[in-house]
Amino acid sequence: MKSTIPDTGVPIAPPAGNGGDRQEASLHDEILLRLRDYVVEGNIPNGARVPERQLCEMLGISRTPLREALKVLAAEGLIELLPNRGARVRQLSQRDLEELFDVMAGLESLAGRLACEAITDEEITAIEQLHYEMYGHYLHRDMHGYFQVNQRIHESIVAAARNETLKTAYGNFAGRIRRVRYSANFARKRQRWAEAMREHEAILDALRRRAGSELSDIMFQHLRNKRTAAIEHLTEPQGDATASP
Amino acid sequence: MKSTIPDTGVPIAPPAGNGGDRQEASLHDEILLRLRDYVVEGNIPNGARVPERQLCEMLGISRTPLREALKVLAAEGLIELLPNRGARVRQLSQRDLEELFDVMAGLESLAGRLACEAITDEEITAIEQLHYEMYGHYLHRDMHGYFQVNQRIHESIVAAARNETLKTAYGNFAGRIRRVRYSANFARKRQRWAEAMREHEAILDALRRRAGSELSDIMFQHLRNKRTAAIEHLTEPQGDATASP
DNA sequence: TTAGACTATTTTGCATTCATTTTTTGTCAT
DNA sequence: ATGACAAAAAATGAATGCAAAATAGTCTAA
Repeated sequence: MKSTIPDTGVPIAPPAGNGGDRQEASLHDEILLRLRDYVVEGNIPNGARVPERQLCEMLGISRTPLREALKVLAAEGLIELLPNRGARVRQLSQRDLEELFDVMAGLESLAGRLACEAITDEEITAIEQLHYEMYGHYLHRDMHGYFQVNQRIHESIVAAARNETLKTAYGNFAGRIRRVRYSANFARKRQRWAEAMREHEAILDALRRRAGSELSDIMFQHLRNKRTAAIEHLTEPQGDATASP
Repeated sequence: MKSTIPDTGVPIAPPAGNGGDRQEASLHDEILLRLRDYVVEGNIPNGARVPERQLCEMLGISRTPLREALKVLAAEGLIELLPNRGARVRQLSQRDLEELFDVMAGLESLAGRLACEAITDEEITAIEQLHYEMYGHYLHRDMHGYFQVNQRIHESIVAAARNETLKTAYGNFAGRIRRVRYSANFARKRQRWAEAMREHEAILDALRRRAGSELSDIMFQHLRNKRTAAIEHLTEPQGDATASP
């Protein structure tokens, strides 16, 4: 349909040294960040209404900038805006989660591939450090510490990909998933946990060899397995207390 | 009541690429769609200011809903909002383009992998049809037709991935790139063109065999090569009629 | 003539206001 | 007591108003 785009004749060559203007610190962005964190951190129950008035008071602003922020959050997929019925925290169906995990898998897969092109020995060493640290948590059954370091490892790989666009998108999708507490009974699934450790070793190995294509595969599978474990947890969530509002 | 929007001549796009699954028809969403298309179609020169007032008149609305839409477009990366200095169509540096292409490569790579898990024989047949159609365009040196069909092939693969989240993200990034005219002298690079055809054959082959991991690799490489060709074009734009049609 | 400074106009950011729509509340009849 | 209906209250979507900032424009001085 829109393939017939009238050519405007605007020259394509970029004005070379466009050393991007870095302005920031607008009040509106401040609101956006705070609100996004507020939602991602899970301060609002799943599917609950997000009353504008209340948030306005909480943030000490009028409705206009708040509503702008809400539109953005809706575009990001964190909340949904029902016409005339206000904003609700987006309720993720199981299918939504599966899709999100798969997209994350794709992004991490890409990150691994790109990382192999540009990662330095020092960065690999740093990741190895994290890996051993994580192994320690694993041995001590310290799930919280484990997940924390695990996340840092994945973020390090994304960072090594040298792609800000990817990094941003990754952060966005990660935020969407973060609302969901799925790590809870990971501790009980010792088998999956051990498997994850082995996968991480394979990741490190491929990273050391800069085997991009291979790492890409491994990362995808790793995330796929994570997805399976997470969904399993959700479908049989018998008794444990991480569903913290 | 300002509910009647004067038609400005800007075509209201159908629920385009947006992974539409929700009920909407809010006036604001309408504005968002129109404005997004307006920008993606390249109606505003690169880096040019986008005066609110003017757009308001063009769309026949007040500034409030327009500004909301602008915030969203900024979040999508199509425009940038300079504090107190209004909105500009985002100027993509060469690095930005490289990053975007790589992210697209990652998404298509993922799409290929997922497609292999779920694609039906009928869908493959349809893609084969498109492939032959595209081959015809190739033989006739019909670049426009070629690109059109090429895009439909890629979209078909994304659709076959059965992942609305991926589809939406894909559409988003595709929109960002679409502003850039890079296809122009592709016709002259006969070598690259032929190469692209071969890659597409490899894609089809892997798809038929449902070789997900393999297809993932091929798709990434295919997009990587596309990126190289595109960037090459941008860096050496020595006089050719990119603005001809 | 040009550079600089000062003023006027425009533009932006946010608050406030207004008209609907939705939701709640209150009353009444069955 | 329960359900239905109506009115009140609240919330939402959009327009307008206003102060601050930026841009354009003009005038002066070197």
